[in-house]
Amino acid sequence: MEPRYDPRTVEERWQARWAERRVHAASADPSRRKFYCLEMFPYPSGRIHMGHVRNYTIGDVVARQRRMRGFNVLHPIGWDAFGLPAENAAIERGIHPAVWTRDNIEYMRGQLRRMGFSYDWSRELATCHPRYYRWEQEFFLAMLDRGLAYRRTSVVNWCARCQTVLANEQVEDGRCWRCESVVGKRELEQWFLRITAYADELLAGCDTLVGWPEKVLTMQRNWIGKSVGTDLTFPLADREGGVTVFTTRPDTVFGATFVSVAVEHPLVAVLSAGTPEEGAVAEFVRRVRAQSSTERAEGKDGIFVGSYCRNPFTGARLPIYAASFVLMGYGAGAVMAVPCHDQRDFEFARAHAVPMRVVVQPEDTPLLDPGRMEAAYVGPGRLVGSGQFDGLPSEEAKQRITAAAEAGGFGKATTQYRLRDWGVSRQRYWGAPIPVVYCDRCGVVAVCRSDLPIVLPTDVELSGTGGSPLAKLERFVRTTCPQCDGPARRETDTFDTFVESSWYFLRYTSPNDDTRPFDRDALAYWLPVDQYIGGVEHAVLHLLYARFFTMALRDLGYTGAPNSAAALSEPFVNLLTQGMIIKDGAKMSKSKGNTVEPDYLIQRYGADSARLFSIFAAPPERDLDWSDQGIEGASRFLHRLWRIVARGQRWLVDAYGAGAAAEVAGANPTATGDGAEEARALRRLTHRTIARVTEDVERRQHFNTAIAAVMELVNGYAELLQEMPPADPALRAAVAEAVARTLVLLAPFVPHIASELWEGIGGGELDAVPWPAVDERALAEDVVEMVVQVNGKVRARFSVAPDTSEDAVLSQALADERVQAQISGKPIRKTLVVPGRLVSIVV
RNA sequence: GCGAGAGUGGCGGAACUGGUAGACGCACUAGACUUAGAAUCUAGCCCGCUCGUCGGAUGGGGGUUCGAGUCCCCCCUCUCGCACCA
Repeated sequence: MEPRYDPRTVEERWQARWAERRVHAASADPSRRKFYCLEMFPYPSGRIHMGHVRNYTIGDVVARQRRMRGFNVLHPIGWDAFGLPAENAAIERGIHPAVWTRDNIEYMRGQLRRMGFSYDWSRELATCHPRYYRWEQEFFLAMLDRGLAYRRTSVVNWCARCQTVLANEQVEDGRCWRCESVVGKRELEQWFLRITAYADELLAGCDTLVGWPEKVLTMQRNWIGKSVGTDLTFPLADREGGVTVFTTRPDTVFGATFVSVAVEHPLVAVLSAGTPEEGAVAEFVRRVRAQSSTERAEGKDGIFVGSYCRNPFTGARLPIYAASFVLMGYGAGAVMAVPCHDQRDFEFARAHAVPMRVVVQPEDTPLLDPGRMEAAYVGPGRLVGSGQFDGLPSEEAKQRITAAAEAGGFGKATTQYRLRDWGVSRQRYWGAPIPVVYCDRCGVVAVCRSDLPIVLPTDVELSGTGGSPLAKLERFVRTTCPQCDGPARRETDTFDTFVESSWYFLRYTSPNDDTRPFDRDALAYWLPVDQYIGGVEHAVLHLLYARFFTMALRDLGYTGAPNSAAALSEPFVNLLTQGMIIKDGAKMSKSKGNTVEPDYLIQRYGADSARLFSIFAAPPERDLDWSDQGIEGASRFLHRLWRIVARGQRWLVDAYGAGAAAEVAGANPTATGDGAEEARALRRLTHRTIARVTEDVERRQHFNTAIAAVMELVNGYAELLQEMPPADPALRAAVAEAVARTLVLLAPFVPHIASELWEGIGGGELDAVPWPAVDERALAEDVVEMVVQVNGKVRARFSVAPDTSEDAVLSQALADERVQAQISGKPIRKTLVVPGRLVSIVV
């Protein structure tokens, strides 16, 4: 063994060996316990960044540790390879997206290998490959058959300069993220996936995902936004028809004094026609419709449309307003306004001098008076001024009033969701083609499954303007109708890239099967994912879409286990969302110019140091402050470990390789000899460390404290290795054991150096070594330190044998002169002994 | 505004079930080795003073308890998410 640690030679050697022997390849084996460890796959942007290093190191620690625990571990990697940056590169630098993507994947694959991640490379996939996306096209056709995919017009963000649709996240402060021109709205025919059909299951599932962070579940629940309420129809005054509103507070209907409708509501034009307000209303509608959603949110504008409706319960004439804050896309696009019991209505009523009626009185507080209220009362109470419903508590009133409306034919109980169906059409080139054609005679026609995949053509011109490049490619567009054989045009939109990432974790179980999307046996064996790890930025979209796909594919019959009733509904059992990397007080990013290049770290310090730092600096879910000194410290620890082990190598080989087990057994608590006590102390430390690291890695997932524990262990025996082997055989064995356990415990974190040193001390192949077990006997304490508190303050300490009786401990505490000084003759009011910890005395 | 999380030395962070606050690491200081430096090793390193097994200290204030970083109440600050969702 070299006296000096050279990360590069060590890491290259082990990486070559892992690749050559395929030690991390997994295959389904029903006789073994499985563990599916997955990190969110990367977008091949060109280079891995520190966020990847952290994410994938966390995953690799888990995967390697579970392997040592005897699990059959699936730890795959792949590429989320479709997306806009590839197209931008093509436009800016003239490189074809396919070439750009392929080159990036090749480079990044090398980087991941140089980090020593234990992936099963035989399962690597890239979503831009037809072998992958053909199945996605098939799923879409199946969804189309079941009505889970459909087409409708919708309003989209449109950049006139770029001639393209923008996703919401590509609109920054109302401007295009690329050309900074103001983003407009446009109506387009788009494909949608009916995720709303699963709203209830997605919501209910949140309660079963006990292995997910509460924060993520809360975000998902809010996003789904289930809201139980009532649709009520207010008849129009002076004409036929009515305006339907959605409310969660039917109990307050007697207090409604006006109705507000969205400016997009079809009734606005009808109701204002022929009234003196007509011109002003049209102007108002024009103004509000031109506003961005943020502008709308800031103003709380409204205008009387010139007509009235009637409260269906009281018959009162209520003015109808068009208001900027009412959303056409939610509920009925109209709301009944109850100023006394809704804060927004309260403010609006004050501003427009609309009357106010109190219809819910809180219990045990002074009666509400509309003229003196400073804010709406939104809490529960008993109904007043509500006719036959007076006196009812508000919850019961909701039921009764809804029932009355249903009986009267002007209302019904309904449930609203904030969740919208998922628009998956993108007017983009670098994505999976949507497999439908448009026939003049037959309309929208699905492509035959036998014609799949619809391959994305590569011979395209990418200019960056003028809409989808595919639309200009006649060879692609012109086709025949699968139904009538007449001329037809292909769909030229491609799928949102979130579609690919919604099922890749399923495909990893049989990535090379070209006859079917999934091998059902493999899927049944490996799924669900036991540990999923990724950035919290995907808390809603990706994770919700992936859950939806899992449910939909189940119902389409793709994932049901053969001969098993156990259907896969939730893909990820445990979720770990890691924090961001922070440098100089800001998120590490290219645009901030505060990045650290993983390549530089690997070259300068080695992959193990980079891994160690990213694990040690903070617990995984927290943000990690980058520190140049921090990685130095990680590197220093590994150099030190190497020196310590190298120094004792010769005798460690003898002690461990020859008959370590027997000798360690000889170092049990009953051993005698000059070094026996020291040996027992070291064994206690060794086994306490094993227990701590096991707990930290498996249950708490606080890898930073696991590393701290190992460092303490090394500090605990470093001095003993300064000189040549300890004379005492028990101590010698204990040191050998401590060193050996150190290397095994470090193996998941810094696998290269751990493997090299392990081989150096004669341990053989570290990959075959199981996770160490705790020797309970070694944990037994010779003495425990007790502290003595007098009136809550620590006043003395002393050591006793762990089995000392409480009485004996107490009298020893009382005998202590410092304790006596504190008591100073005052009567003792109370004493308390916590065995093994402390004595508390109150005077 | 609503929801979630966080606030502990010069810094990153420990303290898991209420029981010795500051593990581990970084930075810093002194010493050893060295012609010198780097590296390494040893020691010190929350604040204060009358230097003691002294007093104070976990954002601020109150409470429960023999005992509170940890539990309860009020307040402040920061981060993230949602943001007129009827």
